[in-house]
Amino acid sequence: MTAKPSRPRAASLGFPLPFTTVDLVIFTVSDEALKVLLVQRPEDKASESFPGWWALPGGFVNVDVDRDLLACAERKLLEKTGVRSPYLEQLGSWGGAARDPRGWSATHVYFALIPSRDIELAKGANAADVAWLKVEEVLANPRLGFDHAAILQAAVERLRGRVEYTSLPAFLLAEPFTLPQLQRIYEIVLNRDVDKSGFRTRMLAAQFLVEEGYVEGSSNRPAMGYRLADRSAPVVFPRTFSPRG
Amino acid sequence: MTAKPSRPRAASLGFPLPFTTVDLVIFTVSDEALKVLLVQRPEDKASESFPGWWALPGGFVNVDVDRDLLACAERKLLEKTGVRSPYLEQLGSWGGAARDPRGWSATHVYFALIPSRDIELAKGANAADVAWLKVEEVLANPRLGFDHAAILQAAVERLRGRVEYTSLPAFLLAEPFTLPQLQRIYEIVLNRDVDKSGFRTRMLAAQFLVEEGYVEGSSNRPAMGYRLADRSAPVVFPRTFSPRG
DNA sequence: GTAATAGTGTCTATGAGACATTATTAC
DNA sequence: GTAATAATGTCTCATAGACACTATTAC
Repeated sequence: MTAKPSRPRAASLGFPLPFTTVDLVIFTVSDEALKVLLVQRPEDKASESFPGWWALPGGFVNVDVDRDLLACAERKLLEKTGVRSPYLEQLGSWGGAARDPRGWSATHVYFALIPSRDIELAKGANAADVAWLKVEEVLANPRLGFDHAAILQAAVERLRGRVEYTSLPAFLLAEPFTLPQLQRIYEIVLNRDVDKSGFRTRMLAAQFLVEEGYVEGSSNRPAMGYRLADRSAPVVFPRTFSPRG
Repeated sequence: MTAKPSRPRAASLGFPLPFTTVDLVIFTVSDEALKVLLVQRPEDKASESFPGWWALPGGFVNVDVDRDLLACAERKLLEKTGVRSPYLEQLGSWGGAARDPRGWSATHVYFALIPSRDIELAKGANAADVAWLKVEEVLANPRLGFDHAAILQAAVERLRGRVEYTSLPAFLLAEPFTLPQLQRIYEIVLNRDVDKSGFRTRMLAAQFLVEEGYVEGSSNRPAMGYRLADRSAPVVFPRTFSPRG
């Protein structure tokens, strides 16, 4: 046995096993901005990698606890946010010799969308070392540990790309929500104005909204409230949004 | 040290490390059909899992050889097909306690498109235990090892989905190719006829083809040959193809 | 000439984008 | 009444889809 205790060789394979982790990119919209949940890694421990740096929430797969990768992601999501079942999909995986100073590792990355109201409701469960940071600011100066800057970049591209032609942003709103609220979410994520008439036509034609009765706003004319007909997956529109069609 | 030799505990973590593998879904079009490369697992060895079953090509990540996951995928692709640089993208990852009888494992799956001519050119490099099977037939009776039936299903859905609104099928043709050839690939993958005039307008408007001079066909009028302006990624069309727009 | 395949032209219906207008609330 | 927001109506223009037509080869 020539390997270090932390990096044992698998005798039947003849080479060491990589570390296996799961990381999460958790988005929400609040204060008119797209935000992502980051955790600050312990400052003092010299044994930890990237001490004091910000990083995506995540960690090692525990084969004694986690039935599969999705269950592991759900466990870590619950630990950090207190939220049980938001929209969650796999983003991809990143693995290699250089991304973690502890050795060859591969991470399976999941992508979550949470309404900001759900975060507030579960506030007690929030860990102390976490913070919601504006995506725009993090990307402008991405001092993240590991390869998490690249992962966040990929997640934002995926989100922005999907927003152009799917109902994905609806998972960022608590139900019931109104069409003007949904339009605002689209505008925040896309960082561009959207025409109201076309937006409404498009959303209603896609048949994924169910009327829930009028919602009393803070003032002015009340708007129709909607909920999603299917919370398991977004709807794909036949065309992309963009102008210059 | 309580673990079996093949499943060592990582002392610093307190639980065993999962196995890490890379698998490939390699598509081509030949004989007017979409085909996938499968390997037959060894019959005789009792130690192997799923002996005699068909499975996707792949295997353990070797941290002494593979710089990262993509390099591992490229290595396995070269070993099985002799092809060096086809279109290759990540499909996703699958991991859990139940998918492999040897224990908790996670596989990183890559998705490749290869022109059938490139396979023929590299024929000498093809391993003996591999076969190109029609996707339609495999899916109709999916007796594949591990969770590879589900993975293949996901890969086909990804391919069919992308074909509706990207130039992805162009990676299934050797250059130079003609527009009628490309249209035929679309029709085979989509399993539906496509209008010639609309197809040509769409492809040429997307600006991803470069004229390479007329190609002498076996007979009749010669067609313009094209190559891709950018072999690194497909082009996204602003609309999906036909259906009841 | 015919057959076969490559490539173009024309018509129509759809619907997105732009923007004007009406509707319903609070005050 | 005014202000503010919600919702609808109207017009135009681009283009996808359908299908007819022309072009260039082999024979």
